[in-house]
Amino acid sequence: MAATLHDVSKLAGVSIKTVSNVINDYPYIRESTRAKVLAAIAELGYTPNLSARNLRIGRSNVISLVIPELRNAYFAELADSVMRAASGRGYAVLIEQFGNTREEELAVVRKARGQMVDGILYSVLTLGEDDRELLNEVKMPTVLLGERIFDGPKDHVTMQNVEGARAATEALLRDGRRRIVALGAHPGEVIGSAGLRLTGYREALDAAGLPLDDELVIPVDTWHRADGARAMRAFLDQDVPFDGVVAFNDTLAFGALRVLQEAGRRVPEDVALIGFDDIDETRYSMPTLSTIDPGRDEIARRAVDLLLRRIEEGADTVQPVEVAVPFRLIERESTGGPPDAATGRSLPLEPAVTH
Amino acid sequence: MAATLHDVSKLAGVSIKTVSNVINDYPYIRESTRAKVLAAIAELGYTPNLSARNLRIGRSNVISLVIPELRNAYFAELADSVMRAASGRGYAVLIEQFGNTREEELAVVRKARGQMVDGILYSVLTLGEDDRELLNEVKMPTVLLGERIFDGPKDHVTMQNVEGARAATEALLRDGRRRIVALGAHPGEVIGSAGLRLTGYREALDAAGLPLDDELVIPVDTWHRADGARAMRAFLDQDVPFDGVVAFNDTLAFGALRVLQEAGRRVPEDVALIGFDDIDETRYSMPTLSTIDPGRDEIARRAVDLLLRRIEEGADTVQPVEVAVPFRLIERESTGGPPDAATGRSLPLEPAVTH
DNA sequence: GTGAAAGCGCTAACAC
DNA sequence: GTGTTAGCGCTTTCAC
Repeated sequence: MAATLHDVSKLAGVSIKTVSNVINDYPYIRESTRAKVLAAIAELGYTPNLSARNLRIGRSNVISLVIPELRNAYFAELADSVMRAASGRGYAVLIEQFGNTREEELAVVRKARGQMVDGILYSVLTLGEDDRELLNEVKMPTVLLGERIFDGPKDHVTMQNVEGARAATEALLRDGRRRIVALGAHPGEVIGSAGLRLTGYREALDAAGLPLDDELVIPVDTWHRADGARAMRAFLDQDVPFDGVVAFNDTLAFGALRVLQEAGRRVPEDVALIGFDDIDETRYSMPTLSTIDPGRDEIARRAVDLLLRRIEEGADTVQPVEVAVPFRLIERESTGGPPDAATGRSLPLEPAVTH
Repeated sequence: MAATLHDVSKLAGVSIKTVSNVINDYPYIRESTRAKVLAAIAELGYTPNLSARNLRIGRSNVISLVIPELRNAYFAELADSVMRAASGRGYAVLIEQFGNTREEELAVVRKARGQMVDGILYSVLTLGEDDRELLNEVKMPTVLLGERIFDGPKDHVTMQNVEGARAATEALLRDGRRRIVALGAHPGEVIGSAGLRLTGYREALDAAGLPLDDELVIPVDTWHRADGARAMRAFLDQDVPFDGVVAFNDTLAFGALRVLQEAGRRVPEDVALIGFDDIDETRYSMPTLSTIDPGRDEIARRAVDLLLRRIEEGADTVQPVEVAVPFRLIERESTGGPPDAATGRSLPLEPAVTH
């Protein structure tokens, strides 16, 4: 059995309170006492029981991050950013993935790890307006990441899906592309990432006076590499002419890129390609991938800030906040740009990590 | 303030024990009582305070996973696998990253999140034999992942670094390559991944009767894409002839691939390239990347099994176990193989996820 | 089947 | 500066 405060206090010949004081850096302790206590702690290999401490003080200094799946590079990089932001402020992060189904997502939100965490960062995937009730029931401090689908009861940090997708599409239009594929649609969806990005795509076409051609909107189930590859292969089989692709995330774009290259289409000469997310891989692919940087790092930082404010100030009084983080269009080789417009170098020598 | 068992029991008009019984699915409760309690729970929005429960029962059903960084696809995929294995058994996972420095690694191991987790899965990066003492001091159930560097006090699940790297090198030798670069060495290291993989490379050369040419061993700081690119560019500048590259992980390989292609070297015609890790990207790159599948998924499963056994059986009696998970050589286009030998298809349509 | 009460290890009033 | 003690919310004997 692990040593307790009590054991330490006995060994050191002081009271339990004194030991607690030493551990919690209470200032006014005689040096000799402190030394005795420290020695006893070392001898017993004592570590405080955090469950007990958490119970007592009512907090755990752990937040949870609820995401679809870590396997997806965007979420892995997001998780990394969140963890850095959180650990800088003394919080650990417990990650829960729910995969890509609505049922699992609902299940995770419903249980939401009880009180063992102080707050939740929740990256919404499929929930929509109809689920607002459910979110109301989550009493714990919660910050929503992802879509701006709730005018709702929670703080919300979002990327600019519509604007980003529009900028991506416009970049291709500017380059003279006229038959631009939208890769990654979720038919019928309006409010999720896929719906919003499709809206941005549509807006860009509208503004350019181009009609929306349904043949050019390619639906997929999920946003994995395999989906991008499969969908692009099926699309090529249909022999529909096209000269550009706006993929709704980078992973889809890479799946499609492989199939395009296999089929002998040159990127960007025959087909200009742009993704969304700015994952690390985009800077080193052949060609490097143009993309929308959604501001992942800032999203993480802002979200953690908001969440900790709710936690630490118990700020239930404050109105829910909505933050839309700015995006950046990054033009690289896949749309005829330089290898990496972000660094302006032939090929970036440092990973684009900014913390 | 959140509702407690007490509040629920008052509202339901039963004792605290009865409520507890309902929550914990204790069998013999009158249906009418159960219904009353459930109604009260719903009305109050009660959720059990896990800190209190954990304190009482002495466990949290949380394990921590200590890794260098999530940003690295190998670890993201490993974390994903670990989380699936753990959640199947009712455990959540708290991830701690320590980056790529020895100091941070030591710091994380030293604190090891106190008793708030029931056990630790620790992916060793730089610690070596000299740090055995430190690990001895970690009282909590711990399973080591990664290198087989301790004959030591902890269970250990490892990939076959030497054998895998040897198989990778032999694949190139079999293909007639004679000037094979080893990309990713850590000079002076014997016992970490880099050291072991270099040993495998050397063994393969030895067995083929080829001398080791120091010029062909390329050191890097870390194993990111940027390092692979930077190192390969510097190497090309030296004009040392070569016809194959064994990269010590896939990410390095992709960084190098980009630079090779930029320089007009054809892969695999001019240079055969093989990586290590079998991350998802390897199946969709152009060319698809040959690699060593280290058995990530099985590593995760075995490690979780071992850890939970230690936790649940309190099995300090059992001798520490060492498990070496089998690897697979996967030959794809970058060494002149088919697009994806794993599926045998032109391009895999499903992600290679097996759970 | 249900209730009363002890106690998990800690923090923080409060006394001295 | 240090000791005493109550109690955080839960589980779990042990009565009844």
